[in-house]
Amino acid sequence: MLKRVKRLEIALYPTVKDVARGAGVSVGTVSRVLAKNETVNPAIRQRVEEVIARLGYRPSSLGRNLRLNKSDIIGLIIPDITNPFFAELAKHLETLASAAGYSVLLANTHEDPKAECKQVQSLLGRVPAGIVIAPVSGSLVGEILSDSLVSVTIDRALSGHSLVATDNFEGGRLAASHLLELGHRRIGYISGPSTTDVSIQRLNGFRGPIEEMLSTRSQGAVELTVLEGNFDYKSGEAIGRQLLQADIEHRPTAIATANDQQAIGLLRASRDLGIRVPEDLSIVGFDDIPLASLVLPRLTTVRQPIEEIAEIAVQAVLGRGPIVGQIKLKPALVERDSTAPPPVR
Amino acid sequence: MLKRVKRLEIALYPTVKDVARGAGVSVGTVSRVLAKNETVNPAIRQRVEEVIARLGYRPSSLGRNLRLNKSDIIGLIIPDITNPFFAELAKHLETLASAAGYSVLLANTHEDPKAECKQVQSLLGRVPAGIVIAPVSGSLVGEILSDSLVSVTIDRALSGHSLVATDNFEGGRLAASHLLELGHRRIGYISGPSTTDVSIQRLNGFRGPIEEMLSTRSQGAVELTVLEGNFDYKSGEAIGRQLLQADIEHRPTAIATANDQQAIGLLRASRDLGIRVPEDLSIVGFDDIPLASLVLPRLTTVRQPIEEIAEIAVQAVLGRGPIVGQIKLKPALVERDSTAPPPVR
DNA sequence: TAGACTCTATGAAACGTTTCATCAGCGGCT
DNA sequence: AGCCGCTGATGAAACGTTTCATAGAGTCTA
Repeated sequence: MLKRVKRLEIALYPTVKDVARGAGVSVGTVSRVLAKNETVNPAIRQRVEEVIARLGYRPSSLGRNLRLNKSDIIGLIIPDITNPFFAELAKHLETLASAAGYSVLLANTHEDPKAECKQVQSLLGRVPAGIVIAPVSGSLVGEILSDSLVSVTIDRALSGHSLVATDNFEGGRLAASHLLELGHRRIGYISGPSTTDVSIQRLNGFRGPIEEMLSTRSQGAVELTVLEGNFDYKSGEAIGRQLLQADIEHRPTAIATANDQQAIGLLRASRDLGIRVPEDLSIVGFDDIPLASLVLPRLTTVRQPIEEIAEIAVQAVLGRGPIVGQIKLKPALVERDSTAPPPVR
Repeated sequence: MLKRVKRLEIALYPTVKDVARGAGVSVGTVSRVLAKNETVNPAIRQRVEEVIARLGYRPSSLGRNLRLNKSDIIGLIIPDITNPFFAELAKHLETLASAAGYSVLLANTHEDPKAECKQVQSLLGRVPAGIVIAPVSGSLVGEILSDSLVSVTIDRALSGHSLVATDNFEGGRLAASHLLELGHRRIGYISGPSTTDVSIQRLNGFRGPIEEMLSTRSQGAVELTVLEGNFDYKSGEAIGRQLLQADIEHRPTAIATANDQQAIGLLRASRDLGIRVPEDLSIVGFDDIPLASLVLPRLTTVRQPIEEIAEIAVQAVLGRGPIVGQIKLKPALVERDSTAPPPVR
């Protein structure tokens, strides 16, 4: 019988076994040295630490994760990292996770339910410490995720799941109130896809103050024109053009959008049409991405507390601060230069 | 002696052992069923597959990775995911990696060498299939990375490492040639931090055509003013102001920047100062981020082949297409609306 | 019919870690 | 001296997978 030959390889990485041998102790002891708070003889501790330094030993997550049956990975599943809102979120999430000793695995769904499903499946195979997901509309993962492990949805809801998000309804209200207070009465709204709850909530919120004004006072009519688009620059530009085509008597004096990218697209459309912002047209965005304060004019927008969302999401998946149901964070109106009273005529 | 009690837990996930028991075969057989191309009795294969479906078994990467001593993770270490260039890169990288069955781990260094070092250490503990890194200037990780595993640097070089990046020197040349051909002779340049090789290469490339013109022809002088900034909007705005403060006789008629964000900041500064682009001032950016074609005027810029960079990087770390030394990809000038001949006076 | 050969399933080992029951050594107390 | 209790190190088991040498059952050939 041939003894199976030990694979003769250059030691890729030293293992805990090598350290143990080098220090003349057992692997258990090395392990206890690594788990800082364990009781271990100072002399031995030092010897072990020396060997660790000498060999350049670095514990492998592979063995550790298998033993603990849990990895130190947090999965972040979002539609698209190039969307500044999600990029910002990813940055904060990663910073927080990293500080807590976890790493972030990034997956883009490109708004495709099937891709999302595949991504989630693959992620589950990694037994992640947690999953933070902004599910696509029509998501199929509710079932899969529900009975498995700590997951939290952000931004967009998934029925039966924990959610931490901005209070989009309130955000919509803020935008509308601001425009009404400035005196606008012919108002346009560029919404997101009506399949996403985010869009619907923002729009419904936006409608609120307008309807209230219509019903309680008699200050004359308020006109609201709503057109549906996508959450990107292009859509804002195209839909904006459509809204602004009407002659000056009927064209809105203010337009709110469902996110800042649309607003920036709209800004461009109005420039192309020779419509001045804010003199002829007021614009309110949503999100307050970094770019919002850099375009000209600087954009008035509804700020989402991205950092706070990231923070709560991390806390939630890491088990401190168990999240119950839905947490809705208060948005804030950031007044900049893109809104003003309507032109007098 | 007390027999150690088997931990009584609700089965979190079924394992290959459960499947084997359910199908009345050995775990080895189940494994072979999963490794599609193995030779296995069709009847048994079907039986096993049924059980897998029934139990909802999903193989665990944890065990797999440990056994293979290699994880299916690609580490992506970049300065800042909110930088549109890196976001774009991350998106493409993730898409490609995902298609090849790998996942992307995201880490931001925030341009801090120590943070970077920590991130790399932690990543190495995961035995990643590869590392794609855009090292910070003054990076400490060269040593650590060199003898370990498949890594490739992107965008910025690390001495002694493989690199895939845009030919920044050539990119600088393109920008300068374009401005000279349009007839500009008083030119400004907003560079990135002089500590990064990217900045230096772009600037050196930019200087090339100008010096050639100075030496070979006698078309009169060309003036070049260079100021150093950071790779962000704010810096472009601030440095831009500085460059544009001079009176109209001495102020540059064209300014090139080291990236698009600076260019967009510069755009804003010139608007604030009442300087029209491109009539009074031509601007050339670098990168061609999506936003470049959305600002007004649309930005003339040097396009980096981001997608190609991502593709080559993935190929390299996954072992197909071994990368040797440095790969420099050709940039391309994208002419849009922010450049024009200088104002006649 | 025996031997050779093919085909396919099995069982065990191994990956690197953590944990836990056990055990050795030792000092203090009666 | 004998016993107890404490401190701290040890060795083995376990996590879920893959791989590989081997075994066993057929099949074909001489």
